[in-house]
Amino acid sequence: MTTRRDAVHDTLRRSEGFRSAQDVYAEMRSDGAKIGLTTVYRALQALADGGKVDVLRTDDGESVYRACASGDHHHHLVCRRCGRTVEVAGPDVERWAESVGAEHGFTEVTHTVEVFGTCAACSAAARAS
Amino acid sequence: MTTRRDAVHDTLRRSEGFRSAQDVYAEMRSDGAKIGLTTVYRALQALADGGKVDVLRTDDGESVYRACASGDHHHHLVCRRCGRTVEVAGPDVERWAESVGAEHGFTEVTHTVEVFGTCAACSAAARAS
DNA sequence: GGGATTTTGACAACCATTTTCATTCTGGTT
DNA sequence: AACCAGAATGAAAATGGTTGTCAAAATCCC
Repeated sequence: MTTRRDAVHDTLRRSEGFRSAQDVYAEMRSDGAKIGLTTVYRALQALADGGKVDVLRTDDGESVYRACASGDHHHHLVCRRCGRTVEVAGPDVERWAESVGAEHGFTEVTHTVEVFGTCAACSAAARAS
Repeated sequence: MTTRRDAVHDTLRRSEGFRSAQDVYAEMRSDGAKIGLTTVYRALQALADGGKVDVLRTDDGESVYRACASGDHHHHLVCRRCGRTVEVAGPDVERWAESVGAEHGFTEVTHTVEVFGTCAACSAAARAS
């Protein structure tokens, strides 16, 4: 039954940026939800497999998840300070990856592209300090 | 004392693709080298910090390293079967990332781009089987 | 040589993630 | 309402890559 899974999905939807499984778990617990860590992991994995959420790895190896607006292929522009995320499309990049692969005889070409930066609000805050 | 570090660097240079710390350690040991796992990790980290080797994360969260030919900024086309890696440049991608960031008010924009595929040799082998 | 400093590595600690497995739901059936 | 098979749940234990600890060994400096 998908009650738990939906709860996880909802929690994710309420977040601005990418959240780790442990984050989601902690937040749900502090909201009074009765759920186990294992279930959160399982739900997140199922959602990711079904393409309902996007996954990426932080520099320290943690998996972080995000409920994205579009189910289409897209990439992310992530603020490295506050985690705020903008979904971006890059048709040029798709084409580039495909042609680079073909050029070297590679087939079944896929790619990962993520862009990081400091968002306007955060760089303003940094200047102020 | 860069003896150990150099040994690690050399081992890496002998490899075609990306290797994990544990891989490097195992290979050095089987070559008769007297080195500890801790030291391999430290050497790899130092080399990565110094820009001497490139790092990326596999899907299962392992860090993998590679001694790259150029110290310049570049990306990788990696065979998902045999790990063979081709270094590729993508001026268009650099520009795209930069402009996408600027468009949304982000500063200090960086990006990660990796392309995966099945190389000619591996797809031939797959067809043969 | 002798002491200060750095490097090394065996081992223990960490910590996110998985696995295990017994218990609790769920829905369907009689 | 009782029953049951199969899926879902979660507490606790296992896993495994990576990092910390700390004493021994190598190296440097005077």
